[in-house]
Amino acid sequence: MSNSSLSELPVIDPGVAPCCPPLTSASLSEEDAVKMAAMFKALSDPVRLRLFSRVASHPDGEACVCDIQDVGVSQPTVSHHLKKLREAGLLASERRGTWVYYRVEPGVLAAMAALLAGAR
Amino acid sequence: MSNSSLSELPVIDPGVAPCCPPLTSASLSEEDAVKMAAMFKALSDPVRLRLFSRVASHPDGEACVCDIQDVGVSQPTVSHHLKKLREAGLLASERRGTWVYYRVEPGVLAAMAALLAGAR
DNA sequence: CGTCTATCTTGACATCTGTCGATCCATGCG
DNA sequence: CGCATGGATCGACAGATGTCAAGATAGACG
Repeated sequence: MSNSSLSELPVIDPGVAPCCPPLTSASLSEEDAVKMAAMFKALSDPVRLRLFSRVASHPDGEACVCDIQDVGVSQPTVSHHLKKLREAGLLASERRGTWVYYRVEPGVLAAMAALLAGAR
Repeated sequence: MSNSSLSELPVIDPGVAPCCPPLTSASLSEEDAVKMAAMFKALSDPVRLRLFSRVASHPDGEACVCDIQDVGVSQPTVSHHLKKLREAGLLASERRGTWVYYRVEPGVLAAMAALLAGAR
């Protein structure tokens, strides 16, 4: 996995256009359920959710690992979780010099929000 | 698209309504992360997500187990997943005579959607 | 080149999770 | 009461997951 550039990832293709209609309006197909469940799973760990929120709320839209890695677990564990978020298509990473920067993959949040929208 | 729920206030507040600001505007506290991660985790399994969507999209707002249990796994497994969704506060169940009906716990979907809102 | 720092990868381990068969409980019916 | 049916619980088991220590890689800098 000598992946030349950390920024090219499409393990999961963010065909994250409108994936599916809201949960309240139609039941999911098995295929869509697998796709969306993978995204929810990426956010289903407190450490991962915090890492993601730190990236998402960072002023410049991107955050260096060094800025967000203080979440109470070891550095390898942080790296492991960031990798999971990358593989799920939620984050993209790019190395610039000494540091690696993460940013939220556009569209994914919108797809998830759309699925949950329409709550009464 | 549903107009903002400003005019419709959930009567029953399961304690999850105004959990946290959107992920894009502030980073989560550890406490909030644990709470929200538990909800995402409940939806992080394809079978569970399908069961949930079947309940959420059911005409009357509730569904009998007998109506939704055809998702490709055994009956005990369905029951197991419904229990998880109950424990996560996403579904409520009620027995009426022979059958047990599940409905979406109000407010929870809105809380999750709010967390993901603001995506660009 | 050597070394320092930032980050990722590997390997190991305990725990959690999804699944099923078997069994149990509750309700309705004859 | 006895039995059938919808649904929950129990026990077991393979596989996934979160975690860390240790080692590997990549760039910066002298």
